Amino acid sequence: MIPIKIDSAWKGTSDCRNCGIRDMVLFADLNEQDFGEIHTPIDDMVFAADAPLYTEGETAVGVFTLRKGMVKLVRATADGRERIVRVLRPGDVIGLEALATARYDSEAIALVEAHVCRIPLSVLHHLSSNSPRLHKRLMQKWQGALKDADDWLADLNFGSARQRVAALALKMRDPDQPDFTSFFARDDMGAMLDIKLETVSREISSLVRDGALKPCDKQGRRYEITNEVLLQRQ
Amino acid sequence: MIPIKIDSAWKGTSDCRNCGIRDMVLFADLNEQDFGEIHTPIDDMVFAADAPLYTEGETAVGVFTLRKGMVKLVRATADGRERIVRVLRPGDVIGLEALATARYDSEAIALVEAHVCRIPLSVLHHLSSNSPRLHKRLMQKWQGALKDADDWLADLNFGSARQRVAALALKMRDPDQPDFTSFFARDDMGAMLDIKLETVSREISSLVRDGALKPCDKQGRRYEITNEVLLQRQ
DNA sequence: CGAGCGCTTGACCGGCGTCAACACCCGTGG
DNA sequence: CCACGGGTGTTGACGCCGGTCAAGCGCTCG
Repeated sequence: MIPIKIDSAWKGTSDCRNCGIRDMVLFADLNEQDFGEIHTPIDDMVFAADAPLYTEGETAVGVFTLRKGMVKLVRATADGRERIVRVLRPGDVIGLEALATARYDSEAIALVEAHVCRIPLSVLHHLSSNSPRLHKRLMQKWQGALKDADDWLADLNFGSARQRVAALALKMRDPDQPDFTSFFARDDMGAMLDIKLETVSREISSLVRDGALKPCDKQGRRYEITNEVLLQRQ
Repeated sequence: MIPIKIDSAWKGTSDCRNCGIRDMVLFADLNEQDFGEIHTPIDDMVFAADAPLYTEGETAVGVFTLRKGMVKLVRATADGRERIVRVLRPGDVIGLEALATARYDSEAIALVEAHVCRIPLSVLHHLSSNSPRLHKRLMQKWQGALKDADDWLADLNFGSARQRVAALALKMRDPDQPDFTSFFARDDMGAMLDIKLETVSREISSLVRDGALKPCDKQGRRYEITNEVLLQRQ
């Protein structure tokens, strides 16, 4: 048994008022008074690629906000295989369910190095009843998570292998550079799309041959979208 | 074009205090004071099978609680086919997303005659900030919906056609009579599991032949689970 | 009693899974 | 600096599951 390298680091306490992505996250429209009500420090953390943020059923310490990187939500299926139910990206909240049950419903694993801040449950419970601004934001985050989940099912787990890979390419576009998209290890992509890794590889190669994608690196993680329309109508 | 029969009926105003399934729903632990804060009547409604409760993108009037029957949540996919993302059952809340956006993210259609009550958005907005009891319930409903969505993806849209049909049979067990389960029109089942209706039919027949299921009616809607273990390890 | 719809079953074929070989990248150690 | 080896991605051959097309059957309802 090879020991799993747990690789996470505490980077200090967050300064939420001056957070670079504050407008995307839970604390977007808190006022000075709201911030004054935060009595427990919010930790700034970094997780290495493949490091778990938490595991399924674990008792929750807090809820995470993803500032940089990507995180996969993994569930154990009945027959023991790994199923990736969603991939979270900057601005997303990780482990919202802990607010209702104090436990996590799935396992969260960093896909690449992930920068997060961890907000203690107590802070959120207190603020959600005392700040209508946070209350509203929280509702929006719940709605966003549910919509993401449904989208993931409707868009990525539907139709032929080619359609699924094309849909994933479109979903994983870089928000800042919409012509570029991020892929993952082929077996992870297989677990997202419910197809085998060889099929993933074949369909990517096929889309590259057809001029829809162009590889940007030699590891097969980053591609340029050279024909968006072609991808959309797969 | 065959006109769609809109078939819904208003059955009066709900008496939430004496609701038969109150312990399952949003108003479970409201007190007398909370009820006093409800200034808009809550409508009691019945929708016929195949009638839509609302459509995708529609401006929301309120949120529904399902008291009896089943409702499917349908999304349009990129290529125009129908995809069923979830089936809701008694106690579930329908259209929660309206609380955040005042619009519905999918279409809701009654699978069989459905009895619901419609709670106006204003009532929920008011109570969720004034009653910690509703606030907590609401959080639980969000968490439940998200878990359902992820479960649906992980359990039902994974593996072989046989596994999917078996998983659906187990998920649709009758809560009161766990040995019985409900199926749907074969094309609806196909849209839930992302397989074709002929394949659904074949796999059901096969499970019946193998002694895992036994048909209870001649329409193929109700089956007895005669070998639970066999279903689980498909 | 007949028409029509939905469920079932069969035959055939294509897409995807399986197994295997190979290429390539990268880290390690000589 | 190069040789080596493991891990990961790609590609090929082949077989099977499930999609497609079609026919037949049994309900239900007019």
